[in-house]
Amino acid sequence: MALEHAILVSLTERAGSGYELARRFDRSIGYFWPATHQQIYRVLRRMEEAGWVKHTEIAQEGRPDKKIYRVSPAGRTELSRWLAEPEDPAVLRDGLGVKLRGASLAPPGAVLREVQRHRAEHATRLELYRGIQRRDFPKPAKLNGRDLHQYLVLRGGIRAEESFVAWCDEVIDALRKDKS
Amino acid sequence: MALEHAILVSLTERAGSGYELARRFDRSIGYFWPATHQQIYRVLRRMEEAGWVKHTEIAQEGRPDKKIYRVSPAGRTELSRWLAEPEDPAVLRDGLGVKLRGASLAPPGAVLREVQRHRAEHATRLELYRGIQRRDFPKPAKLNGRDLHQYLVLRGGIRAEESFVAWCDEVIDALRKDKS
DNA sequence: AGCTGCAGTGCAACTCGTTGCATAGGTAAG
DNA sequence: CTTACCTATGCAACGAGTTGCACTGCAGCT
Repeated sequence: MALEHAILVSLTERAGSGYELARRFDRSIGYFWPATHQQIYRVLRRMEEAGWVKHTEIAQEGRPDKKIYRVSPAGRTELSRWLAEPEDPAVLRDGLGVKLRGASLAPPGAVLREVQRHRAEHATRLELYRGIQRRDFPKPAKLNGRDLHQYLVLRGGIRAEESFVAWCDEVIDALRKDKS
Repeated sequence: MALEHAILVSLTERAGSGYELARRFDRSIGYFWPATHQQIYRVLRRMEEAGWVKHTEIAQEGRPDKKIYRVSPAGRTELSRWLAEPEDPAVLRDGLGVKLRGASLAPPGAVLREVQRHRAEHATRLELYRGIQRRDFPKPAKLNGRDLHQYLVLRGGIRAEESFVAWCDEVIDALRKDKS
């Protein structure tokens, strides 16, 4: 599994609390590896038992104390080990494919409407990613190191959403023409 | 969740045993919704309790008896209900993105090699899908109804793999040029 | 004065999915 | 002759992920 490792990557970039990590997962990393605060808290505790991270408690005025987690040397070793280790490619798992396959068993037009809905949501997400690209990476040719890697991950998200939207369009077009 | 519904779709197309379903999931449907025999057996039992499927036991010579499952009227109702119900779009969850983001923390070249490996695997899968397309759907313009739907699902798989391969190429190219 | 939202951590219960193993006889290859 | 794989179903244990809830206190809106 990789939530541990996603957390290690994020904490190596910058130390932070479970809550902050959850925010980061809502924004950047979570676009490619979603996680809730529940999961993150639980995994952080497990990681601390394994010695991969250490926390320091920070008292705050007017709001709850927080625990800032930092990656330990053992955590860095583990991350490096995992990064070099081969992993099975992700499999695609999309309920929309299942619905499409069963479309003739549904009320007329129901699956078409669902595909249109998905198209809209993916188009919105695509616009979000493109906005990030324009704002954060206006000159991609000049990037290197860590910035380049972040840019390339974003490119993956953009490509995936583009391809999804194009597929939805193909499906919508074909379903509309189908008179059977 | 959708494994129940994926099974309903598959069993509506043709009745079959848990084992046969597992084979089908290894082949067609499972390209878009993977499942192991364990999961399938467990879910089939749950579905039978819910009254969505019924089985008849078939004795066989020289091999174990099998249970052929058929979709009941209640199952058809449930399937139709689910098909018309809106569902959240699938989120992308790919460990390779996490590795790429952490590439500068890995041994030099490790992540590049991993991307190349993934590229090869996705290219293989893409060729598999294209082979199915050539064999089973040589004249896509003439398709309608259930065949059309199956074709469109396959198109989704092809598009996803194409886009993945193209992304890997972009990443490989950029990582090679990066001297930092 | 009351509601919503944010920051911060956490428990409990649940579903979903994976892995390893067991049983049993058949067939095919070395 | 033995190893390995195919058909066929299943248990047990675990890990991953989701959902609902609880507590605290501040800030801002209505």
